[in-house]
Amino acid sequence: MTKRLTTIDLLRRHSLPSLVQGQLEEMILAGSLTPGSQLTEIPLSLQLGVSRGPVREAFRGLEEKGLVRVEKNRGVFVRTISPVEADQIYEVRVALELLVVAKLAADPGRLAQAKFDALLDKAERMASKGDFAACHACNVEFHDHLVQGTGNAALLDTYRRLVGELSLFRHRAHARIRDASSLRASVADHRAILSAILAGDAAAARRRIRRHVEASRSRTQRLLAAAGTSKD
Amino acid sequence: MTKRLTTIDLLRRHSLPSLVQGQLEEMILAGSLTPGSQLTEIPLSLQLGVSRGPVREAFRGLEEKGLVRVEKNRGVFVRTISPVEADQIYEVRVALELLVVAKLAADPGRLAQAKFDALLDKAERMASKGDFAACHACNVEFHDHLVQGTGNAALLDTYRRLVGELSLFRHRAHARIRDASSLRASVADHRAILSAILAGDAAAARRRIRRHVEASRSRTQRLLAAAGTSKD
DNA sequence: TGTTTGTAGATTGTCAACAATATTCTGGGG
DNA sequence: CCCCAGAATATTGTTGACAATCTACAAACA
Repeated sequence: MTKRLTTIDLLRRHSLPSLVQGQLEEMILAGSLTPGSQLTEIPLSLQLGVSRGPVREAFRGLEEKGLVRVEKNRGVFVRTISPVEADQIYEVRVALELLVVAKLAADPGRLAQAKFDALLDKAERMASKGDFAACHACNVEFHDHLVQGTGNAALLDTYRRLVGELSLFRHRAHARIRDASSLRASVADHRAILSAILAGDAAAARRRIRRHVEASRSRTQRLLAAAGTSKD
Repeated sequence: MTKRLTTIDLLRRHSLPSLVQGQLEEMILAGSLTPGSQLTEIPLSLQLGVSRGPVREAFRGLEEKGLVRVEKNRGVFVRTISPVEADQIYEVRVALELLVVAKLAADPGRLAQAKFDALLDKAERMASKGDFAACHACNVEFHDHLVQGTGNAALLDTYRRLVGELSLFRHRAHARIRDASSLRASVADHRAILSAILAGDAAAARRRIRRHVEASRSRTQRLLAAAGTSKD
C-alpha cells in the first residue's frame, strides 16, 4: 500500500485525476485492459490508492478521448472498435498523413534526420532480433515523430487520438504482430518516405505514405477477419 | 403515454455530468462564456442546481475536448486560441474537408440534395434580411451536413472538434460576422461546391472547397489582426 | 417445467464535509 | 512611499458516506 502511494506522490505536480487517466490510458493502449472489459470504480481506486472521485473524472476524460464507453448506471467499458470504424479511422488518418508529408517535404531542412535514421536502424535491429513488439513500437514512433516535425499541435493531437483508437482495434483483433516480413516492409517504406521528404519531393512522399498506410489498413482488416471467423 | 415516457427516459439516460458538460459546451460555443474567463465550480454548481462533483467531471470532458484549460490548484478557464493555433487548426480542417468532398463526389447519389438546397436558400434569405448570425449558422450547418454525408463517424468527430475550437477563436477575435458580402460569397461557394459534388467532379470539388476554406482562414486571421491592433 | 416476482448484493450517481493550495488584504518596517 | 511578511479569504483537491439503480439468484405460482 505504501509503495503504491509513493509512485503517485513522486508526481504530485499533476492532479490525481490526470495521473489516473494517464495510467489507465497507458494500460488500455498497452492492451493490459482488453477492449470490452469493464472498469469498476472501487477496485481501480483501491488499486491506484485513490478515491472514486478522481477515477470518475479520469473516466470522463477517457470517454471524450474515445478510449472508453460509459453506460449510465451500468459502468464504463474499454471501447471496442468495429472493423468499419477502424476503416473509417484509417481513412481520416491517410488524409492527415498526406498533409504531414506534404508539409515536411515543403521544408525538409527543419527535420532532424539523425533522429529518424537512428529510429529506423533500431527498428531493423529489433526485427532481426525477433523482438517484434519493439520493432512495432519503433515504427509507431517514426510516424509520431513525423507528425511532431510539422510543428502543428492540432495536427499532432488529432493524429494521436486516431492512432490511439486504432491501437485499441489492434488489441481487439488479437493481432499480435508476428509477421517479420511486414515489419521489415514497413521499415523499408519508412526509409523511402523519409528520403522523398528530405529530397523535397512532396508528390513522391504523398504517394508513398498513402500506399504505406493503406497497406497497414488492409493488413489490419485481414488480421481481424481471420480472428473474427475463429471466435467472434 | 409515449410522450412522457420519452422525455423522462431521455433525461434518465443522460447523467448529470453529461448534462452539465453539454450546457457548458453550448455556452462556450455560443460565446456567452468568453475565452479566458474563469469557470469557478461553486457558482456554476449553484447556478445549475447540482453539486461540485458533476461540474468537475464536466470540466474533465471539456478539457479533453479542447474547450477549457485546467491549471492545477488555479482553476479552469475557457480556452483561448492564438492566431497561430487557429491557423494550424485551419490547416488540418482543409485536409479533412478535401477528404469529405472527395468521398461525396465519388458517390453523389447518397446525398440528400433537397436538404442542402433548403439550407442554402435559407442562408440567402437570412443574409437578405440582415440576420447575419442566422446566415452564419446556416453556413456552418452546411459544412457539418457535408461531413455527416460521408457516413464516417471518426471524420465527423474530428471535424466537429476542430470547428468547435475555431468558433472559440472567432469569439476571442470579437469577430462578429457583419460583412454581408463575405457571407453571400460563402453561400455562392457552397453552391459551387455542392454542384461539383453532385456532378461527381471530385477534382473541381476539392479545388473549390480548398479555396473556400482558405478564404475563411485568411479572413478570420485578418479580423483578428485588426482586433488585435486596436485593443489587445 | 417455464415464467415471474421479490429480495439480496454489487455498482454507479450524487452530495456535503474536510484538507491543501493559491490569492488577497493588511499591518509593520525600511 | 514602497516593499515585505503573515494572516484571512476564497477556490480547488480529495475523501467518505448516502441514495438510486442495475444484476443475479431463488422461491413461488401457473
